[in-house]
This record gives sequence, C-alpha cells and structure tokens, in this order.
Amino acid sequence: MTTTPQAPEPTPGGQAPRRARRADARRNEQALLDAAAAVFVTHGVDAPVRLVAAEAGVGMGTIYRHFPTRAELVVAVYRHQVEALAEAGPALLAEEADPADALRRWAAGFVEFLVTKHGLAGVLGADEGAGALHRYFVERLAPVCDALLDAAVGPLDSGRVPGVMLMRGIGNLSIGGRDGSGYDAARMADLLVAGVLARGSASDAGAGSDLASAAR
Amino acid sequence: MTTTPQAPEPTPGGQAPRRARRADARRNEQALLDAAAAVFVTHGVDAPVRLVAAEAGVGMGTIYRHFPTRAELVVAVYRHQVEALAEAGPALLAEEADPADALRRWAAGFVEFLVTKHGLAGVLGADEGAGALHRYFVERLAPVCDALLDAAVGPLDSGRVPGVMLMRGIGNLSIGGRDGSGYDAARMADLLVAGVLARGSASDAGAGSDLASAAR
DNA sequence: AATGATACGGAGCGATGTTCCGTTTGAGCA
DNA sequence: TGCTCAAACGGAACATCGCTCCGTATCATT
Repeated sequence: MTTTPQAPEPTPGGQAPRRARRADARRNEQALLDAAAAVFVTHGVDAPVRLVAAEAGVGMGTIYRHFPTRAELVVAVYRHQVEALAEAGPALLAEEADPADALRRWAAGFVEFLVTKHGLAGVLGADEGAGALHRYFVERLAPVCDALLDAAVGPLDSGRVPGVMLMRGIGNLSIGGRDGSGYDAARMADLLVAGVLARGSASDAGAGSDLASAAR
Repeated sequence: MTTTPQAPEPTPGGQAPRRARRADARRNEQALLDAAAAVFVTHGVDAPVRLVAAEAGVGMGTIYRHFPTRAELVVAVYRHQVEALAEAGPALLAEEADPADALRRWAAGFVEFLVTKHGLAGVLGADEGAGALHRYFVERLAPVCDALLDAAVGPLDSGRVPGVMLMRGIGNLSIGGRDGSGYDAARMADLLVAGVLARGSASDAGAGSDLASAAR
C-alpha cells in the first residue's frame, strides 16, 4: 500500500548519469516511504524522524540523505493523494451543474485530506519561502483552485480571492480538526467558501477594526 | 508600559495569609512581564523562555515559579488586551445599528490582535484540555462572541455556529498573517464571518466530500 | 541579630531536527 | 572471479527547546 509507482529508472536530469542508482538506495527509499506512511497514521505527521528511521530499520543519516528535510519526507508520502486532489478539480467542474457546488465539494475534499492526516494542516501555515511541503501544495493545487474559483465567482482581477489564499485559509481552518473538541473544520471551511461565494467579487473592503472607539 | 495594575496585596485565597509576598518576588514578576512583552515584540510569542529570562536578568527557575508554563506567561502578558476585546463586544453591539456590523468589527479586532503578536494565533489551535492560553481565550471571549452571534444570526439552537468555534476558526485563519506572503488574515476572517452571516442558521449540511466519484 | 520560610539561579534532563564523518557495500571493469 | 572506489550507510554528536531539581541566597519576622 502507498507504494509510489516509480518509473523503472528515469534519467535524473537531462544529462547522462555517471552511474546507475544503487539497489540498496532504492530499497531504502521505499522502506522509508512505507515506514513513514505507517508511522504517520499512528503518530500523526509530527512523528519524530527517529521513529520513522527506526521503523524502517535505517540510520538517521540515511533518512536525511533521501529526504533532506522532514517536510520533504511528508511530501513524498502524500504526493499521490495530492495528485488525486488536483485531478478532482476539473472532474468536479465537468460533473457538477453549478460550479459553486464543484468548489464546495473540492474544498470539502481538501479539508478531509488535511484533517485525516492529523497534523498535516499545520504545515500550510508555515513560512512561505521555506517549507517544501507548503510550496508543493501551492504549486500543484493552486491552479486547480483558481480554475474552480474562476468558474464559480469570476476572474481574479474582479477582486475575488486568489486560489492560493483560499487554500491557505482552508488549510489553516483544518488545523486541529480531529482533536477531542467540538471543532468542525469541514463546517468552518464550508462557511468560508460560502463567504467567498456570497461576497463573490463585490469587494467591500471588510470592516476595518477601530475597536478603540467602542472599547471606551 | 504593560503594567498589570495589581491590587496592592490582595489576600490570595479567602484564608489569612501566613506571610506577605516577598518584595523581590513581586519585583521579579514585574521584570519578567516587562521583559516578556519586549521579547515577544521582537521575537514573536514563540520566543524561547531562556531569552525572556535573560532579558529580565533572572534564572530559569524563577520564571517557572512565577509562570508554571510558557503559555501562562503569554496569558499574563496579554491579559489586559484580551480584556479590552471582551469589553468591546457589548460596546460595539450598542454602538452599531446592524448587529452584523458589530460582529464584523469585533472579528476584525480579534484578528488584528492575534496577527499583531506574531505567533499568538497558533495557540488557539492547541489541544483543548491542555493549553492555559487557549482556555483563557475561550473562557473570557467565547461568551462575548456568542452574544454577538445571537444578535446577528439568532440563538445557538437554531443551528448557527457556536462562538467558540467561530473564534477558533478566526484564530486559525490568523496564523501566519504577517509573514512575507500575500496572505491576508483579516480578509479571510471577514469572508468567514460573511459566510456565517449569509448561511445564518439555515443549516444545509455542507457538501459532503465524495471526490472519489469525480476523481475517476 | 537569629531563624526559617520563601525565592533564586542555572546546571541538567529528555526530546527534537539536523549534521558530520568513519565505515560498509555494491556496480562496473579488468 | 576479483578489485576498486564512488555511493550509500549508521548513529554519535550538536544545537535548541520546554521544563525540573536542588543547593544557595535573601527577605520578613521574632
């Protein structure tokens, strides 16, 4: 399960490879991926790297050579699920009569993905430049989200919210969506989408925030 | 600045105190509060405890006796700002003709508070039971938020979102609201509120999330 | 002053992400 | 088949974090 269907041995760049990838390297990468997937299910995405290494029967050095940073390991593990989410966008648009419904369903799917892998949502709020995971999400999913928004509330330049921002909003809303509390990430995300649909491209600049006048 | 206006020497419980609070203890608590406020401004609320201790010219032990946990220190530092937010609720309701506008403005103020103290927003998503900060926010502000919601979209039992949940949603949306990216926490929060107002208490159970049918 | 409760300081603990480097291994060649 | 050395490995070690522990210093009371 969760086996990333890896092309037999794709030429890395465009250059001729000096040597072929070693067998143990390939084996370990797969073991790491499987171990991480297993550990993430039981301990959440915040599981210590050491745990994954141990589960895979591999040293710390190995894990960090294959995945230079924790985040990149997470990316690798969930890559194909993100792919599915990306493909679901156009599909929903084709299937659903009202593009608003397509957007709603896609958002719901996004939330479910984030919330199911507990802790995953947190990375969406990470620093823009840094986090590999954040970058991956955005690059792959933002265009899809934008397409849905285009169809549902019109083009970007009319003042509608950018897809990246909606995604990040939903991502943030999904944080802690499965702890004991009554917090319902899916519901909040749906309300956010409702706001986007209602407000559409009207763009009345919010409400300011001069509470000072009211505070006393 | 940021001096918690502390009663001269209030009897701790209802019991007669064995001894008075020592002068150095009071002095250090104040120094800690000031140091923390300063450090939080420059390094964010996630600043290491050691840094605060150093800034205050105090040992680690001292800081932890006064504030048993990092979160409690943060609570202490921002207590009066939270208080202002709590008082702004009823004030806005009285001042604004449309309760929806009161809710909007209050939410905007909440976001501004969270986003200004960079990193503060994160704690809203913490574990329900644990986090002292989370608990404090909820206990003090949730009733206020509920009152605003009552006025704007009717009572809780008609299916409207609970104040706690809206607060947490806004809190989550405010995460990372001041990093370099174009993410605009205030705008997202406003959209969420718009969704709450639009959807009101209608309660159509969201959109499910069976992307599987669309994915392929 | 004497005294003992109160408060202090900071080394130390356990956990975490990440780096470093000596050792092992396997792929290609003779 | 055996040699060779880049490639890959393992895990100790480092830096950082929140937090605890306990011997020592300080203040308030007698």
